[in-house]
Amino acid sequence: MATIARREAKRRAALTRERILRAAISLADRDGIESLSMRKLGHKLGVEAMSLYNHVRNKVDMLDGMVDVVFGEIDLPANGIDWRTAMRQRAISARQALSRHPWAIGLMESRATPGPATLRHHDAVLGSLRTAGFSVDLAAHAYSILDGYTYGFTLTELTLPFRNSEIAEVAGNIMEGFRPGDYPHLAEMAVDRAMKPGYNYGDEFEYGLDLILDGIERAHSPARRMQ
Amino acid sequence: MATIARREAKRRAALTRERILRAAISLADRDGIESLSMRKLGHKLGVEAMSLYNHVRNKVDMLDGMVDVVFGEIDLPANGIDWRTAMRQRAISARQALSRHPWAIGLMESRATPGPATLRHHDAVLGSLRTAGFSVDLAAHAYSILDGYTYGFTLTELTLPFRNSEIAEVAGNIMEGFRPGDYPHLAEMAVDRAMKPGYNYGDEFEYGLDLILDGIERAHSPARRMQ
DNA sequence: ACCTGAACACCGTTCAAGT
DNA sequence: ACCTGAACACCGTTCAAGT
Repeated sequence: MATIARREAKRRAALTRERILRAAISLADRDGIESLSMRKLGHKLGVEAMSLYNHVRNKVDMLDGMVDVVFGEIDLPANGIDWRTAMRQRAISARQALSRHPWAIGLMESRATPGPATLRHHDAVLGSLRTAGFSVDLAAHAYSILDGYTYGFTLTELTLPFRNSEIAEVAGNIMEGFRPGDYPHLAEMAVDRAMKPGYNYGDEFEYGLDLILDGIERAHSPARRMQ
Repeated sequence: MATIARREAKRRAALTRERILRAAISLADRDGIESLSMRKLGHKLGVEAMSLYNHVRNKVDMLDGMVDVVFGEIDLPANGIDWRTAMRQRAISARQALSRHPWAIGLMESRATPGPATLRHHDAVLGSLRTAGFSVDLAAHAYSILDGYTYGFTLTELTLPFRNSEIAEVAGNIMEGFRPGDYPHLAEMAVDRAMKPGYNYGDEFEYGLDLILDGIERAHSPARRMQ
């Protein structure tokens, strides 16, 4: 009977690269990337680890594929809306996708070969800026700043010693454990902001995003600056 | 004789957490973080892997320590200079430190417990801004943007499919391999910029940094804006 | 107090063998 | 064409034993 069940499971969904990537992503989301092994992944898919190698070159190739899937989840800039709205939406969408899959940003560092979804995304963003009349140079500047800020903010957010939920723990971390006055400005920041009810570090993201968009707008159309 | 050599090597430098972290960093710099193992590290230090556990709680603790050493390499903002120069210098210094140790930025994602050098650094940056008259809120905004941009830019730079050296390879990657017109804007960018002699993506960093510093300055002293 | 050898429970990956 | 079992060369970490 076990055999029949196995066979049915197999017929229900044949092993494909696509299915492997989805399963790997959901394992990484749940348990963290460092505990993702080919053996556990095989087990989740009802298959021996070695079967995965028929659809994936090796683990590095699989990790490349996973990162590319995450990039595919980022909204492409919509057509026909102004560049500022398009860039704002895509930055927010990128932060959401990277937050859903926190391991992705740590993996980017070692990924040298971008996948098709990643390339398509970059191409669409550059296209949106060029269509809006940005020079090649200014489009490169703008993309570089926006991308850098978006990734970096998300990375910082993940690194934060406090998650938004446990405010009491913040107090614990910052105020106790150290000699009082060791880190006075961090302490001040914690008391004044992080410990206030309703505090959410994520809110900081749009402040910085708008400051950067202001700067880009100024560089793009200096004539209309400070209108 | 081998015994005598071993014993001398041992007397020359006793095993300490400090020495272990330095050796681990230099191995990671040379061979990449994914090939850093306790066994190889022990071998480099002329010791069995298990000896390391007398000075380091476990591998995660060691990785925490390595990241903190990298943070310690970032210049603290100097006293007595204006905030803008101080912030500019520290951003440039941070990018340099993270470029020297490319694995560090990929490791940050999973580090929940910042070390003393990291905390001291954050405290000094906030202190510099507060001394310059920034409100707690604006100091938080400013730090969040500058930090995010600095990490994110460095991460993007590491991820780039082309390293500055091999311009011919860029052409290969972007132009060949894909159907022509698949990624037209990436192709345009490659031809117009990346393939030009003397191109260096790193130059982009200061453009964005100054744009952000302009924005912060405007928020800090709106009276003197666009002076 | 520090170092070690053997051992345990894992890894990624290969390869020949099965269907 | 796809899956598997056994095997290889690794891992991080523990623990009792040495000095």
